[in-house]
Amino acid sequence: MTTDALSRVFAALADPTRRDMVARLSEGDATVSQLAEPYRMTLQAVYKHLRVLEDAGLVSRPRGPQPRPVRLDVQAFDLMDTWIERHRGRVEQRYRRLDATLAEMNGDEHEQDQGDSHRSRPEAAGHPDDS
Amino acid sequence: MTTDALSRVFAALADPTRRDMVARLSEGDATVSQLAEPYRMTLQAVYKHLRVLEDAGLVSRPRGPQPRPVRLDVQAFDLMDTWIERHRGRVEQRYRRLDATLAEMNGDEHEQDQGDSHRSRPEAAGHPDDS
DNA sequence: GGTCCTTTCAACCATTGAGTTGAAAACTGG
DNA sequence: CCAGTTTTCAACTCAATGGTTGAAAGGACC
Repeated sequence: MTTDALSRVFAALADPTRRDMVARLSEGDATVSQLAEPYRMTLQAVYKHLRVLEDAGLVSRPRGPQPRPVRLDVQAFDLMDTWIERHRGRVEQRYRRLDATLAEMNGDEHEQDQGDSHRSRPEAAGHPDDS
Repeated sequence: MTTDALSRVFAALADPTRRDMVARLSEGDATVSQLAEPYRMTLQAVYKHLRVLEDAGLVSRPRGPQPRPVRLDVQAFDLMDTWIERHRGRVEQRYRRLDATLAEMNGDEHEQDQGDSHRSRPEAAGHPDDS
């Protein structure tokens, strides 16, 4: 279909089997039969899953000698990451503004933020500001 | 049905309409009719989408006076983030090791052999379980 | 109470997705 | 060339999903 890249990546990872494959591939390349071995499904089904991951750009299989290796393609993760961080960043920014407003309305001056409610996650870095 | 939380989150974001809703909610809370306004679909369809986002934990709608607001729930993002970062991290670690190995071999005149890829994988025979 | 808006429930349709079986290509290695 | 594995193509089943229509509850407010 005319599904965009981001949708394909998210959809690909929405399946536990596919996520497990990615998890195992993150430990090292593998052949398809090695990959398929733990699962109780047909080899063709595994190939189908692989096709989905490949179409999502999460995995590539370099042409070459017959047992073609399956390799995790890490840059597809960046697509998700930038999307996620962009919106998470916006929300947290709103939270911070809200907290500031509340603190201000509180009348008291420099009150330490006692709420763990809107804690931002560990590392935030700068926000790549894009549309 | 018995779909795990991570699958629900990824699946929820695999739909462009739902992603757009999240994007808009990251700018601020909204009522359902406000949310629905840009789309050419039924109000009921929007409620369905909202239900999916809610089941995924991406959105919550505090009980209260009738036009219940829709609020983005940021902690569901952490689920994805930790998953993504874990595996991305592993891959990049492998890359670094490979680079180190190549650099080391570069000093010698030995033939290059890049076949260290797949170590034995102690299987967990059976059902796909997330690591 | 009655009226209007918001929210949900139910049935239905069309399309996709995961998985299967079966068979055909392709590429090895004797 | 032959045997065996790897890869892919095709058709089918079955469940899930996005969307619809229609109707029923749930507040809110005069």
